[in-house]
Amino acid sequence: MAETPRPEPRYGNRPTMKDVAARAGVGLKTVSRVVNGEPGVTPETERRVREAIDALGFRRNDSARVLRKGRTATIGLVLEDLADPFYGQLSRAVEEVARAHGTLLINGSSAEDPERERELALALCARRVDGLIVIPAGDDHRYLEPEIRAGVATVFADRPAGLLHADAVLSDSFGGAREGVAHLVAHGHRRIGFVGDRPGIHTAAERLRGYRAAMEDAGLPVDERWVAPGPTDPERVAAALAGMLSGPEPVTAVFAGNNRVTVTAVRVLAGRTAVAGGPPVALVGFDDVELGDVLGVTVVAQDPAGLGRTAAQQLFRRLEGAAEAPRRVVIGTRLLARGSGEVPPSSG
Amino acid sequence: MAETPRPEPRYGNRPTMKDVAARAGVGLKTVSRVVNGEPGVTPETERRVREAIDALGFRRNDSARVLRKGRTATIGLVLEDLADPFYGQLSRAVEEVARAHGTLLINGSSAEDPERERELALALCARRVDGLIVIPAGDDHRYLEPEIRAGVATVFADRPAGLLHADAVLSDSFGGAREGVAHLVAHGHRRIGFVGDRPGIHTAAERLRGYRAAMEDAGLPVDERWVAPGPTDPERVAAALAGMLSGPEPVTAVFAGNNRVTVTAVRVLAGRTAVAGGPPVALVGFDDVELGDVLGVTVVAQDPAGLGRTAAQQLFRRLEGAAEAPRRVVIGTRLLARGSGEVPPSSG
DNA sequence: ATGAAAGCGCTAACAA
DNA sequence: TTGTTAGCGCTTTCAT
Repeated sequence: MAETPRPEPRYGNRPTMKDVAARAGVGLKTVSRVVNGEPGVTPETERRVREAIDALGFRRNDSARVLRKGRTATIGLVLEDLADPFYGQLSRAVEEVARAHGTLLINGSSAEDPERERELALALCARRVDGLIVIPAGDDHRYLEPEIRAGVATVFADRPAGLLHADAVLSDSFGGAREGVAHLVAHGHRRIGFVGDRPGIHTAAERLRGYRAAMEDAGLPVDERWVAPGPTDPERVAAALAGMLSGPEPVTAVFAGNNRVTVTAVRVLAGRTAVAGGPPVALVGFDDVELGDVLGVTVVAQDPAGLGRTAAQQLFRRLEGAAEAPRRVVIGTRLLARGSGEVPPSSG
Repeated sequence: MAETPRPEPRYGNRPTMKDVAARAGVGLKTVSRVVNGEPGVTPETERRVREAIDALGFRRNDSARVLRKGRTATIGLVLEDLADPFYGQLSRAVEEVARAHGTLLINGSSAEDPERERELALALCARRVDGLIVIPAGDDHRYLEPEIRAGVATVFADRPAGLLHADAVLSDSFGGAREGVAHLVAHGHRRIGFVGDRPGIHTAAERLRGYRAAMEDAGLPVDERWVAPGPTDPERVAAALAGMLSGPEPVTAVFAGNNRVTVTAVRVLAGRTAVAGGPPVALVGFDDVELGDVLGVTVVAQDPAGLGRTAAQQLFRRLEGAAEAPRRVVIGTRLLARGSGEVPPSSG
């Protein structure tokens, strides 16, 4: 039984603290002290250890450290689609807060699929992220109960948790939509369409509710042919718009329920007016879009970065031990009048 | 029957395989078999184990597993800014490839700061990511040499590595810019400005080189007052544009070196024409922008998703053992003529 | 089919 | 100031 053999080089044959210790002629713990900047090492010893570290190309294995310390200094963010600028901004804001806390962020896109959301969230839990921010795709989050009980701090963002009492940071979808539709009413519109996301999505339902409230506030009837919740792919949105813009009593204004709907609506309405010479249709969108200012698109702007920052701050508050009851933070929206929402109705 | 005492609850008191084994009345290894779907467990035993798992809310600790197995099933992506739609799309494409390989992705934004890029990349190495995709902020990547030697597969995307021989997946910045500027020349422009990113950035330098090549191809002189590389913040870009659009011999067309420059240029030029009633200025931008089609912005489009997908595929090829020499893949660009690049020069 | 023991690379607790 | 020992929770190996 000679020296310990290393039959299976792991991590592509990386040196360990033990290797560094052997090379520097010191004990394992001394290396650990140097690597972690702990006190109690003479400058001369430290020098030798550092020399060995450089010579060997040693880098501490955080997996082992995590196993011992019980904290990964990592949080997870489950969102819908990182390629959507809204979530990109939100994620970036979360990252900044995490960075300020010496923490890394693992993102995962659910692609709006509840099963994929669940898989992702649980995979992150298996990696023992310290905390989790979830932008729900599904509406039943009881699968997270054991995780939360086991100590994974969890904050929901953009949409609340389903069947679970947990922290949530949301935009004021109801109020924002109500304000946006009221804006159209104030400019003389009486037949206003609503194109939004699938009604199973909390924010979509809230915005639809805001639309109905504004119409009712104004004493205006809602023809159900004007209301088109559903997927936000361009084809569906274009078809929905075509439907409510045709017939004997077409809408004179449209409220778009999110940024993707708005983008498609801008395309469709611009095409109608330019190519077909149709009458201009007023448009207000929920959520801002890039170059919306240049295009003159009136929107109810959310603050994606604020949403992400607030959610992350709440998460770290929990990680630092805050034990108050779950709370819901609602972030206000701002109506930005840029032209498209101030077009008067084109006909009786 | 005394319960197993757990003096120091880690991970917020999570049950371990040992706990599950005790509760199910089986050995530790049997639990491991069930959890990992290994054969050699009778259905009855498996049932009891699963029961214990559910009752306890057990979830395997992947940190411990990683320590033993040597693979984290995680890759890292260091990019510039996740809030930039270009990188959002790139990251999303990387994520999809990773997902197909059962791998998670950790993103980090360098904010175009070389030191922060280095910190991030090394932090990811300390967590023993299996591989790394880096979009360089700095121009010296020798700090990654020990990591690569130790087995961290590394692929550079969007920009090549500095002072390091490694895989890289790039857009054809030189060719794309040359084509875009030639397009302006073909529409009669002779005084063409260039507003791009800082020349230290490889892609920015390449695009500037493409601009000069196209001018030379056409036998046109370049007045250095028309060339404005630098930071891409709106103020700098607006000032640069103002400079080259004034004076006795103003430019009649502008080539914008990336999406942020293009967005600002669209704003500035739209404002000039609308408010000041100035003559229209032609514009071609490198990289597409959202709603660029509606606005009629002519661009040289890159394929950010293709860039990310290709880089990720190359990374997994390496992880699966491909040992060929480092290779460079160049992805072509496409000129999308939409109006702004086809405006003729407004005056002699 | 099942389980006991060793050990992955590190840190905490305690000796020297 | 420095080193030794015992795990963290899991997989691997080898016995039963």
